Amino acid sequence: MIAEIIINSNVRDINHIFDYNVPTEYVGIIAIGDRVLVPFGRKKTFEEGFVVGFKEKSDFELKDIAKIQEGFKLNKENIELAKIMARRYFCNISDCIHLMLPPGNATKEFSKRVTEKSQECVYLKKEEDEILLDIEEKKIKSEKQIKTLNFLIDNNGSFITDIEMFIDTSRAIIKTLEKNGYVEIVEKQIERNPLINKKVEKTSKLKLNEEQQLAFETVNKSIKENECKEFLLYGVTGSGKTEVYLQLIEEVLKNKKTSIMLVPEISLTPQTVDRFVSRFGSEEIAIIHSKLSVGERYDQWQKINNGQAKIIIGARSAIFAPVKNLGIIIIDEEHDSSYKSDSNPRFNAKDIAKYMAKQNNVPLILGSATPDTTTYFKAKNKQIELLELSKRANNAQLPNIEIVDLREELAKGNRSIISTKLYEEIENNLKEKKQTILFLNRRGYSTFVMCRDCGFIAKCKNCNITLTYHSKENKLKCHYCGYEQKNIKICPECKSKNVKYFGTGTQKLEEEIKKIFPTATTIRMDVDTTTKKNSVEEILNTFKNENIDILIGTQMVVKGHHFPNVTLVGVIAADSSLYLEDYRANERTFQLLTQVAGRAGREKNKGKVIIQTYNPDNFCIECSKEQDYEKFYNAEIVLRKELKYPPFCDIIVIGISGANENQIKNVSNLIYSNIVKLYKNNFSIYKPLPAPIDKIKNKYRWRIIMKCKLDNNIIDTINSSLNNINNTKVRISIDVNPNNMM
DNA sequence: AGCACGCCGACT
DNA sequence: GTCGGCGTGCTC
Repeated sequence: MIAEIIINSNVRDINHIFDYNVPTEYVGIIAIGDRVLVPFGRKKTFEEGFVVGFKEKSDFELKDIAKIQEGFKLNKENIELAKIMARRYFCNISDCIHLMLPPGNATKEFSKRVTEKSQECVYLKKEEDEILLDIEEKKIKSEKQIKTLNFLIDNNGSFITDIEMFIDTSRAIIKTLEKNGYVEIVEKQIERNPLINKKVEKTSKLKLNEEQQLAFETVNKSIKENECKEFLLYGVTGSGKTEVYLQLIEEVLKNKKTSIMLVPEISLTPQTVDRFVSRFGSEEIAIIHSKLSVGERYDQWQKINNGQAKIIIGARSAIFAPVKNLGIIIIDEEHDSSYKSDSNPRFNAKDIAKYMAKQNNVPLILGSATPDTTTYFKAKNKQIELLELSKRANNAQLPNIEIVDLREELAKGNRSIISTKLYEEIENNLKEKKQTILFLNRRGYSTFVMCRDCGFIAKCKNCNITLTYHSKENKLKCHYCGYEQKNIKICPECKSKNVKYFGTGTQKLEEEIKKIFPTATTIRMDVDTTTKKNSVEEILNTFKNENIDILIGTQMVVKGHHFPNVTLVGVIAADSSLYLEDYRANERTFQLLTQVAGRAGREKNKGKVIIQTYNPDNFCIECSKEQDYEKFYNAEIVLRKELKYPPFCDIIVIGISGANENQIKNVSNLIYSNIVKLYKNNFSIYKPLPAPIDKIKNKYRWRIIMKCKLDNNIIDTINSSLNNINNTKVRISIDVNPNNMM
């Protein structure tokens, strides 16, 4: 018996199936999805792999499988999906498999190696640090190792075969350390329930309005009939989409089935979770998102795997949770870009959800107030059933939206970033003790630093990017690679002292606001203030509970939270997302502005929104003023058709990067000519060119852009165009309809 | 990624 | 002679 094995490695050359002999003792036991250890090449240690198939004959001289690993096992369906994903997203099968494994096992920094010599030795390996835990002697060698161990304990994960074994091992080590007087370690209380602090009142069903009821019944019919059907729940802000989800989930629960609800990473806030916990209790809910520690994530994963959790709320990777008896998949805010991964595997959770819905014969609901243009196009063409919620629940009113033309402000001589109109409104709000949110999609202090005399612009050493000035640390930072340097006062080129800051980030905005309104209290929320766990929650709570006057922030402030006392939202520069070299720029701007507007006056107080822009005539800004999605869509879809953008075409970006620009250029040209040679059908491909940001972290970046429908033919063409590329110093990444075109 | 092989220059 | 530097190529 011969097993087909995928070696657990992210090297392109070995990303294919290897045949191994199954030793007689494993015949009849071994199954697809098993994790195995196999001898590989000349390596002294075993390599980990996954069984993906069986066969009777092989052209190679085969080695034996060394061991079948205990613990969690994947199934045939997992392997099948991983294979499909690897082909479709141009990545390794093993990377796809990792998405489905228990947390901790999937982290690459850590790996477990059982050496041939001694099964007693376990290596906990973290980059260069290696702790050799000799189970016999229970000895730890150095301070550095103790530090590493503490790190491991902090993360409560990443280990051996399962978490129990890790905890047992850690405890044993801790005891030994204490006994030998190495260090004093206070054993940490392992309390890892992210829902532990939820003390929420039980709520019951709300009465649905006519539209909600219709939507509910339509989907419920599919639930009852085990029908795979895709729905778009298109409902304006505040129309009660969540209540429809809740009641559908309740129906699924009645059938003893499990629901998956995906939400954008950033809106997976306590407020969202509360709503579900208060309806269903925390017992049956599992949550998955990136801010959980490995240990917490493991527990949530376990809760799903053992069938206790019947409702899974999570960010995009939650679609791979080990759900046993799937009943429905809901994707809330389906237009959100976080459903698409922009690192390998570059999957789109919406595609995966669709696949899973089909496999399990369950309905898939996509919900949004501003649907993705592609989704709405499909709904219009009856590929997706459209369910519409046009009425705002509890009669909340649309906010008043006003556009301020910044060109006129300049002409009037106002050089400040706050227009007269916005100034008046903020002042008024302060008087009335109402709260304000100011939105600016750019962090840091200023966007670039330039010498007024010679035109020198401070750039990152490693990337072709201007450095951003951060006033708090008085440093210039690169937002791409994290490079930092001291602020410059004197131009390094011409020694002039006339070095000035240009552009405005959230830090500068906060400073300006404090200058203009000295008595106002402010709080800032952006990547720089929210690195710590729970910090988003803390900032939002402070803003709400301490009645801070003004919240200043980036993207983060616009998603899903509501504050009853916020009546004014100011958009400092609506244009910032408009001129990105991106086919989705219009869509993004419209969605962002609509969402921002949704933050103002969700309750009885009628809200006001001030949008500052240099392009008041731009159609997406106009449409957002009128809050008219339909109008926006109708204009946008015409553009998309003309310019051959999704949904009419797919944009395939083949990125080639590496330290040697000549090599990059050669490889790019080779791939390009391969594709042109291989592919016969009509399609557009552009010659290799440097990317808009042509250097990041000292790696040069080139790319080939193709516009065509991503069908089997083109997938095969691209995959085989890489066959004769064996320069290991050149990295190739392929992204279809990427979030970021830079 | 490892790891060995092999070709060439430098050194006892 | 033979040690070692690194470019090349394979791993069932």
